[in-house]
Amino acid sequence: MTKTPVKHAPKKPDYEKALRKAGIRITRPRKIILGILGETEDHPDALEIFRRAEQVDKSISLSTVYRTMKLLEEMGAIHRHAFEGGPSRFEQAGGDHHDHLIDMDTGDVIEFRSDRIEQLQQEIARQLGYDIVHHRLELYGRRRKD
Amino acid sequence: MTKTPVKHAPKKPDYEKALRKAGIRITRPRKIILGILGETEDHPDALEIFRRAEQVDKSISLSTVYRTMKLLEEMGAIHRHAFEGGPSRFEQAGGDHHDHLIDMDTGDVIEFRSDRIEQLQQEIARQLGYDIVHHRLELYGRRRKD
DNA sequence: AATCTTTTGCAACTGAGTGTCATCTGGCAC
DNA sequence: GTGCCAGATGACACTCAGTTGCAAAAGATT
Ligand SMILES: [Zn+2]
Ligand SMILES: [Zn+2]
Ligand SMILES: [Zn+2]
Ligand SMILES: [Zn+2]
Repeated sequence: MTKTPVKHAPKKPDYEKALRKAGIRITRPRKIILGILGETEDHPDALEIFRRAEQVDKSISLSTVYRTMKLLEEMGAIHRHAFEGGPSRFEQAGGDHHDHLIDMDTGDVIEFRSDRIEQLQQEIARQLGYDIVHHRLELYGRRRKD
Repeated sequence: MTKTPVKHAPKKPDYEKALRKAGIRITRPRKIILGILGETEDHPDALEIFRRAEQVDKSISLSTVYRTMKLLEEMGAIHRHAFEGGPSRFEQAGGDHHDHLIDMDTGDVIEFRSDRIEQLQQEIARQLGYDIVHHRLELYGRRRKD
């Protein structure tokens, strides 16, 4: 059984090259946003990414952030999460698959992975006659005070 | 291991009584909405509930549907789901817990339940120092064409 | 540098849901 | 049954996340 907080590997997939290959231009805003996503360890939403991007270039617009997030998602370069009805939150793809436990008091997001659960999901889908394209497992909880 | 499509038991929890006991008035719109939720087998969103309610009473307003859904959710009488960033979809509580597989082509929602997965979730949370308050497991897939 | 797209910033728009408020009504008292 | 009134309703203004239309700007290619 595997079940550990997931450490983000120091992955650095070359998304600029991937974009270029897909015939998509490497513009200044895109470079900045990719930089932010590559560095962060958390799961920021579009507004937070926008705020961080502003530090680098005051002229970036929020719509460009939204557009870029959609583009990167379609390319498979990032994952979009919609925790508990809040705004979408993003993280770079390319690391190992993991699911999330959300601390209901602090909002912290803890990553974990259970190969056993992943496997059971496959079995369930197969028995129901489906192939899983993707899935979402979120645990919402509070620190156990003993 | 339990893992079967969940059949909705012919449950009929008496929510009107529960509402009354909580000092909440049984109004015409609420009766209608409870009736819709008690009869449906699917996971309609607020707009769909509104449309079905209109068939019964043309004067019902969409805001009342939203308000009622929030009220019922707070009472624990219904569950709210937010599949894939879409609008909230609802179902009556009171049946057995289950999770959902969403057919990406048709939008159909198939219910299933795996006690093994439920148990593994508990273990994971415990090891991370958390108590699970609730969780969400959604499989997104396509019918396997063999 | 000139050209041809693609992308950008801005602002106007959409969709889901909430807040405000004058009016209405369910539940109880008589 | 009638009267009362806090709680609920419908209408509509508003918020919030995200999208879209468009003229201007900036990549890529020559
Ligand atoms: Zn997973
Ligand atoms: Zn993550
Ligand atoms: Zn479950
Ligand atoms: Zn269900």
